[in-house]
Parts: sequence; C-alpha cells; structure tokens
Amino acid sequence: MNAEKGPLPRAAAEEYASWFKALADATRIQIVSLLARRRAPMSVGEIVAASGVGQSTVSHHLKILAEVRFVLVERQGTSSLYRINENCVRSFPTAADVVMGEPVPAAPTCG
Amino acid sequence: MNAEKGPLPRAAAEEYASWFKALADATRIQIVSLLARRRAPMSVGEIVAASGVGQSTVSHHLKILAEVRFVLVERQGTSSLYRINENCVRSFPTAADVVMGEPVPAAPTCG
DNA sequence: ATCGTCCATCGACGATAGTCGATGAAATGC
DNA sequence: GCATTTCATCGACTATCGTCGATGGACGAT
Repeated sequence: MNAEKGPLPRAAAEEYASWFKALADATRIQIVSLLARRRAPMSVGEIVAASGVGQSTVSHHLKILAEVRFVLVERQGTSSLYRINENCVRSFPTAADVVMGEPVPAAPTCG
Repeated sequence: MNAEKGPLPRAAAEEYASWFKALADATRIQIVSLLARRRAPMSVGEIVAASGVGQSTVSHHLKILAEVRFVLVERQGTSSLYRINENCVRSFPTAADVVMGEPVPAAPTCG
C-alpha cells in the first residue's frame, strides 16, 4: 500500500470505477449470481427465462459482463453458452484495495 | 454460501448494486482514496482543492458516500469534517460474496 | 448587526445507462 | 431451398447520473 498524500490519479480511479460499474446494476448481479450457482454454462435463453427481463436486455448485460471478462462465452451451434470466469471474480478489487491505492488488477486481463 | 438454482432475489441484488454504485464513479473513488490516505478528517474545502472538481460536485459525492456510511461526517464550526469509515470499507462485499449469494452485509449499518 | 467564510441544496444541462420491440444474421432441420 | 430457432444489434424512449453555477443558511469574526 502506498500512502502519499495526493489523490489517486484520475486514470487509476477510472479503471477502478469500470470494475465496480460492472456490478453496479441489479440485473447484472442476478445474471452473475445465476451463472455462479449453476456452475455449468448457460444459454441466453435459459438466462432470459430465469431473470425475468427481455432477451435483448439480457444480451446487452452479457456483453458488458463479457467485456470485463467477468463471464466467458462460447458459441455452440445456434446458441451462445455463457459461464462465470472464476479467475476474474477472484481478482476483483476489494474496497480496501481501492481506498488504499493498491495497483489495479488489470481489468480486462484477469483470466 | 447457498447454492440453489434460482437467481438471487431482486431485492438482494438491488442492495448489492447499491454498494457497488457507491464506488462506480471515478470522482468518488478519488475522494475515498484521498480520505483514506490522509487518515485525519478533511474539510470539504480541502477535498475540493485536491480533487479538481467543483464544490457542489464534491458535496454531492460526499452525500452519496455518507448515505452508505462509507464516510462519516462531523460538523465543526462552519466546516464539515469528513473521514473514512474503516469498518464500512472492511465490510464491503467482494465479488465472490455477490456471485455466491453471501448475505448482504447490511448496507447502511456497517459501522 | 454586518460581513465573510464554508458548505448544502436547488435548478438546469448534457451525457450515460437500462429497457424494450423490431430487425437481422448464423446455424439447424425439413 | 425454405422455415425455424437462437442470439446480437439497432433505434427509440425514459430514467438516472455527474457536473456546474447560483442561491441560501449556519457559524465565526469584527
């Protein structure tokens, strides 16, 4: 932990924020927890049926979660199978990391 | 960790999301890290000077951070002194908590 | 009492984000 | 080839958010 007196540089703060933004929505949290409980990959249709929002909305959130590597996608035939990326879950920064200015765990490269 | 098959209930997901929303902005992360590095309380004016955004903006973010008890405020004379709430930082949920459905650590009651 | 300082709140603005319905594209089956 | 399924993308709408400037209230000093 570095403890200079200045604020965290803006660029680092934005990188941290991009992490937390990925989990700053209730629908995304539901999707992520759903994928984590079923440890097996799930198709978009299954996620739609379980989450209660529209198909395009689920697809949109899955894209956001995939951009930060929180979920991994694999095409199989006509369907896309999503699964949780446990490496990325583990490297997610804690609040203590942020306030103490720990180095950012390289957002899009966690697994 | 509970591992039923259904998604996390919407209410729990929203409570989690409210936590992460508090850190989902670069300016708030800068403010929080600033307060954590100086361990002493800081006035709003000091935070404004160090963060590079307007006074009303800082005041707005401090209000959000105080609502989730991430910072604590104490009036002293004409100025308000803000300091980090280390209990709240420690009880902030990890990503693993969320995806595994750990019980929410009682957002507004962490310290 | 008056002035000046410090801060919270208000109103407004632009930007971003979440949701939906509709459209389109890729793969499968007939 | 054609229809069907499955999903991603597009366009539009609304709501929320971050920021600012201005206003006003509380407190201290003169």
